[in-house]
Amino acid sequence: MTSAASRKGGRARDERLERDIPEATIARLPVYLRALTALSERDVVTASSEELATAAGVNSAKLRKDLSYLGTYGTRGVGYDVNYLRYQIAREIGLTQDWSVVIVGIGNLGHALANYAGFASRGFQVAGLVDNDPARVGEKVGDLTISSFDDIDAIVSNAAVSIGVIATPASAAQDVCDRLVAAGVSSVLNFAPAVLTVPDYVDVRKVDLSIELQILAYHEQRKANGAAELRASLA
Amino acid sequence: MTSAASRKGGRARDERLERDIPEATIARLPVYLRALTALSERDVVTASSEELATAAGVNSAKLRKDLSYLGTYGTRGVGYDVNYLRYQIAREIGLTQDWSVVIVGIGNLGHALANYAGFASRGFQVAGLVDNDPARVGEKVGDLTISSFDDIDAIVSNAAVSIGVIATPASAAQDVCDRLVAAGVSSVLNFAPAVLTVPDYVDVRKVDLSIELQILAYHEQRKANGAAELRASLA
DNA sequence: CATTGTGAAGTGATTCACAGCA
DNA sequence: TGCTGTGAATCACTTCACAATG
Repeated sequence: MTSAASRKGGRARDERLERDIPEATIARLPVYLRALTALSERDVVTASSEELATAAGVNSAKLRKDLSYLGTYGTRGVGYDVNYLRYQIAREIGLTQDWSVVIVGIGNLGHALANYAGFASRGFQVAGLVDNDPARVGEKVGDLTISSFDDIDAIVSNAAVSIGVIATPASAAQDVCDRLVAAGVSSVLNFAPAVLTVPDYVDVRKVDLSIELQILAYHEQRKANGAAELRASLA
Repeated sequence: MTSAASRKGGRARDERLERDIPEATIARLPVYLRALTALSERDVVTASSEELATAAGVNSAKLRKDLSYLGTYGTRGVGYDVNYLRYQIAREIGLTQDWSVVIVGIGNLGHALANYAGFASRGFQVAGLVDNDPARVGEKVGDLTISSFDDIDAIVSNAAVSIGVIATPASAAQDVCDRLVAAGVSSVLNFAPAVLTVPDYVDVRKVDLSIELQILAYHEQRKANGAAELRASLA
């Protein structure tokens, strides 16, 4: 999905073995990181794959396989050093550096995102808020001021923003996305219910609230049907 | 993941062939539905798998395979009738009926969710807003009033709520989840950065904003490293 | 004859099960 | 001895490629 595909070995750097980590594993690393942080806060020094897996909500075989893509950070017969592993995962994900993000579309959701504490605490700094509506430009949200659409370029280049968050209505999403990409953003988190077209080198991830509910509805319906069928077969 | 597993044939109902649709397909049905709705609004009557796939952001083979799990709703040489297919997918997902949801935790995100138009338009009705903070109870959000924690049972049973949305801090999430389940909810959409433990019959889906950003950060880092490596190898 | 529907092949992710090591 | 790290087996999803057909 993300254009991880290519990467014809630029002459595999000897020791730095440039592992190719499966996408599914990458998606779980942040979960492991969170579990490790929780353990660390409870002053747990060492954890087995079983304990870690439970804390992260996966099974231990999967966790061990996932970690094996990063390197061999465990100790046989003992487990993993919580803080050491935590650092290694953070480094792998790229959280040992700070990332600047810009949020476009400061409606209800944009407000919530701008105030979301979970960003700052993980090294994501909101470098700018942008909205199309002149009535909103100038408004304060936390300690940031909403800028106009036309300031996107300045914000992105001044703060070295590489990640853009789109929280506009669907109708504006593609246009906003094009502008972000033109300004130099190369990763996009899209909350608008729209399919975005981007150049190959840009990564897009989508979060769609109503899709999640629809998936749940499907399963609810099946449960209900199953129950009804069961009742019928008993009658 | 979702407990779709079991279902030992309750005596396969002859014609109603009770297809077992892959989870990955189910997750895309809402996307197809959205694309079809957009086409329908532009008065497009018929669409080929190629056109539909483009609108949905997938390839046509995948779209055809997905649709084949639902039944044979296309016409060879022609394509799909937009409105007919739209109805069939809506029915399959369970959107021909209404669903009641309750939202717990009315902070920034809870507010945004309570006001989110995309719910109502797809048959999801917000039957109640609940918050733990006495200062917030009684507050109006749209045309709903925030209720106290203790009203969860009444809300769930009065409105036949089957889906609960958790938008609380992580520390409260498991407790809230337990109460929702005790009240009769059997699907949960969890926005709190916490792993939830639920009985088998309950489905949980998770949306985690900071995880999405972390996945993007990983890919950003790789792009940056790749570029640096390339520069180095040229030097 | 353009386009669907689908077996078969291909790819990727998960789970098993155990050898290897602290 | 207890737990990690990992090949091999399995399972799930995607893509290919083409026969079936309105």
